[in-house]
Amino acid sequence: MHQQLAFEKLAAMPERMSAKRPRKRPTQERSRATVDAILQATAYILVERGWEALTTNAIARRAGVNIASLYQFFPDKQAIVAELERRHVVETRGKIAEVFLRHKGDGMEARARTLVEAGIAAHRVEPKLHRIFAEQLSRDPRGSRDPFVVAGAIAELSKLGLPHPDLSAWIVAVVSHAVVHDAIVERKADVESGALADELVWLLVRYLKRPRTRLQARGPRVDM
Amino acid sequence: MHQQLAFEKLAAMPERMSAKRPRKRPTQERSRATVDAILQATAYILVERGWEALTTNAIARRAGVNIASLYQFFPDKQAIVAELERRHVVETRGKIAEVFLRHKGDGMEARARTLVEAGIAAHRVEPKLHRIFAEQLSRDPRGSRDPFVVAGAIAELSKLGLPHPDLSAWIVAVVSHAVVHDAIVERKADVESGALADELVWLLVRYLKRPRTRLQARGPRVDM
Amino acid sequence: MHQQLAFEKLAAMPERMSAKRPRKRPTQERSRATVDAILQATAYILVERGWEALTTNAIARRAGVNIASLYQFFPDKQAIVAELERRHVVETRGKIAEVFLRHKGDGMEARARTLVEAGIAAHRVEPKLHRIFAEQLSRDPRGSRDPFVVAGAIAELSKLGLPHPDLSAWIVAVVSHAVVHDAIVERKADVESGALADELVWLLVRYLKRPRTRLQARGPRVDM
Amino acid sequence: MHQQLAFEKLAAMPERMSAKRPRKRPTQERSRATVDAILQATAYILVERGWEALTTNAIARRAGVNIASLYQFFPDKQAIVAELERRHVVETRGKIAEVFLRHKGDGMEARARTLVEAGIAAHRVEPKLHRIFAEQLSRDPRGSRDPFVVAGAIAELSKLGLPHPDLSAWIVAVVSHAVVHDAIVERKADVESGALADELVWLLVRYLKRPRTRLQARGPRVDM
DNA sequence: CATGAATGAGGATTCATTCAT
DNA sequence: TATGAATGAATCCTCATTCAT
Repeated sequence: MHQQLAFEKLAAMPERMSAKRPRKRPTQERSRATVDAILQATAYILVERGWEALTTNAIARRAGVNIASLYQFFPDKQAIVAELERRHVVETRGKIAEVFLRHKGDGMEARARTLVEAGIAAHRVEPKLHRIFAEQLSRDPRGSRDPFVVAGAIAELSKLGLPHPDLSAWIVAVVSHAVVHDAIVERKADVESGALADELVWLLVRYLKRPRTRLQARGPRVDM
Repeated sequence: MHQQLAFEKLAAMPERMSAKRPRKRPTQERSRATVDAILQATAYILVERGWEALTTNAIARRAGVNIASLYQFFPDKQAIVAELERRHVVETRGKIAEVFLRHKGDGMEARARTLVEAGIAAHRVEPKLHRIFAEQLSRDPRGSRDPFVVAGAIAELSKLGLPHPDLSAWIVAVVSHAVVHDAIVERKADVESGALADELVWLLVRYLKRPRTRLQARGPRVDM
Repeated sequence: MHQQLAFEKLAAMPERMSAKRPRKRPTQERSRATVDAILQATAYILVERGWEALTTNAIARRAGVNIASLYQFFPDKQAIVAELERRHVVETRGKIAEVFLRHKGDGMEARARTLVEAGIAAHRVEPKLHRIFAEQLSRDPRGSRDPFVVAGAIAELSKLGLPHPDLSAWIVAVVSHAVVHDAIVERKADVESGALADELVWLLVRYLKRPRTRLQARGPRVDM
Repeated sequence: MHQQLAFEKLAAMPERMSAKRPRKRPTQERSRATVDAILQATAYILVERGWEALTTNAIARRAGVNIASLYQFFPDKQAIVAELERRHVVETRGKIAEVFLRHKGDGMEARARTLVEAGIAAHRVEPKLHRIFAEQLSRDPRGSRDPFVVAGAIAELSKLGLPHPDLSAWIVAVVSHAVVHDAIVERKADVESGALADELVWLLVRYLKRPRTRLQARGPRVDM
């Protein structure tokens, strides 16, 4: 059932967001309100009814704005979505920066925890909207992992001991992102309780910190 | 024999969307050919040109079938996609089953390896199509992790030692799926060389097999 | 006053007719009727209300055809106009051919008369439509003189005696076309009475047949 | 002194739309600059991009004038075009007047040459703009021949000898206009060299000056 | 059954013009 | 007065789906 819906919505998903910029900078108070209304309406429709329902007319109607006004500020539909996303990314990055500023400690665990908590903070901004954009980017998944590329930093720490440092950095990014991304929606309680962060930190640290005695080779025997 | 059980459940798992079954059972040879042509055309368009280009007329044209004939076999567009997906899932499950049938050994590592390799095998079937459907399902991510729910089986083994067994099972599923899913596209070489599987197995085992001496609590001290 | 109207209509005139062909060949009787209805409606609107009023919706409405049907046979508006023009040109050429087939005699006068009468015949086909298309072509005036390029034939006859044979051929074409084209609308009576043809033939012959005794030079003294 | 009369009439011809002119005001300087900018922008767009691109917003943007200001000087789009045309006509007439003032001689050839050269001078003013307006007027072709109606003057001279004096006057106007109009674009070299004028004068004179010995009747035998 | 034709409902976008500060 | 913002009415065109032969 929801699948049908999901399909319907996906069908309307734009192939790629051709990062179009707004057409006109709103200079007056009045028009800034209009632009905001447009973006809010867009977010609302996207979240509540999905891509399928996101028509310029619907946006204008919900924003209480004339359709032509909408086109005075945005060259086309994509530009609206692009701007919404841009603002979302800015907010998200802000949250991440905050966490990093508060960061204390230098051990691998401390870093992992910072990373995980930054990720969670970022995903908390507007989880539903985030999810919508993530879907859209899933064609080029790297895009949606932006906040986690930092992850490489952790991996670097132990490069020496890792058999495939590059691959490991990639795995750290993918894993962190996937877990946080899905948990925000599916594991709210665990996110709030901190259990999720604990587990994820544990996972990362255990993955990266390997017993010195053995190098992993093909078909590794995993011993403790 | 957890895996076996898991596998059987998997095989018996009811197909979603059975409501949107084809309108008509293709009893004749020719009908079956027509249906196949339609589904192939659908897959082709989806893969080569995306959801946006998937119009019923395009499908009919590419399939060399009259648009009205198409509607004789499928009640609507969704049904076509649903059937294509159904077939894809069946094939995928077949691959998974194969791996599980070949499975040897009972240790946690062996099970993890089986799981990972099953996942990789499944993703190899038709990676592009798989990705398309995964996008579609990403709204309810559980859907796309079907092949990995089995993962719980591994976690169950060590339930006793884990502080959040349920959460851990979930994490195993999410992590396995995400890594395999993205690696198929982004890390082809590592997938082929086996390095990816090795790393992922290592990650899972290390995550699950914990030193008995300490229970993880909030803000765990991670020791080796 | 009429100027305003003319302006309005011109504003809607398509920049250039990108000679698009129909999208689909109507194979059944029914659809041929549809296509004809569309073209007739187009001609009607063009003649009665001008370019301004020529919208695809108006065409469909007047043709008693669904707008989508229209687009099943023509890829866009231009294609409709192009097809209408194509048919008009075919008809026109037919008329010209008829006259040439009936043509008798070899002297310059005979040829001039044939030319003039062919032109008149051509312009009689659907004078208003012709005018509409001529306007459209006036950006590249050569286009609208097609039926008269033949005119060169006359000029060739006396090439030897003419100071600027090439220019003269061009003048003959321009003059013949302009006179006939405008007369059809502005001088109906003279066209019907034959006076126009007589005068034009006279003009052409007198222009081309020059007294041998003198060559024209710059600032020619024209004597009789 | 027919030409003189004709010229005087021409010069005195009332300008259309003079009613829409703003009256003198303290702010006149600036207003005039604005109006000029608007008209220049209009001409520019018309010439460079055609009617289709001529939108009020485009005009305002190119003129560096606010769209609302534009509507303070002109009641609507048509008025802008009308004013531009009015100014163009005024300029054109000026050029014609100049030629007529320089005119010497009374023979038919002299008059014909004056006419032709006046026409060429007029068409040289702003050929592209001229063409644009001519297209617009081609619906009622008389409009575009204004500068040549004077031509009747020549025909009048020889009324006695012509079988269809009125028709002949019309033909002279049509022919002169068409040849000059098209030559400006298609025969630049011949226009510059003077060959075109020579040929056209020759054509007109030969057309009008007929051998006394015979009256043209229907189906005239054209002798030299 | 197969096929060409038909269709209603809507979607993105533009334009001439007016409002309100 | 000058300016940014606003607007209603159109326009071209597409799509999923059904009809009629």
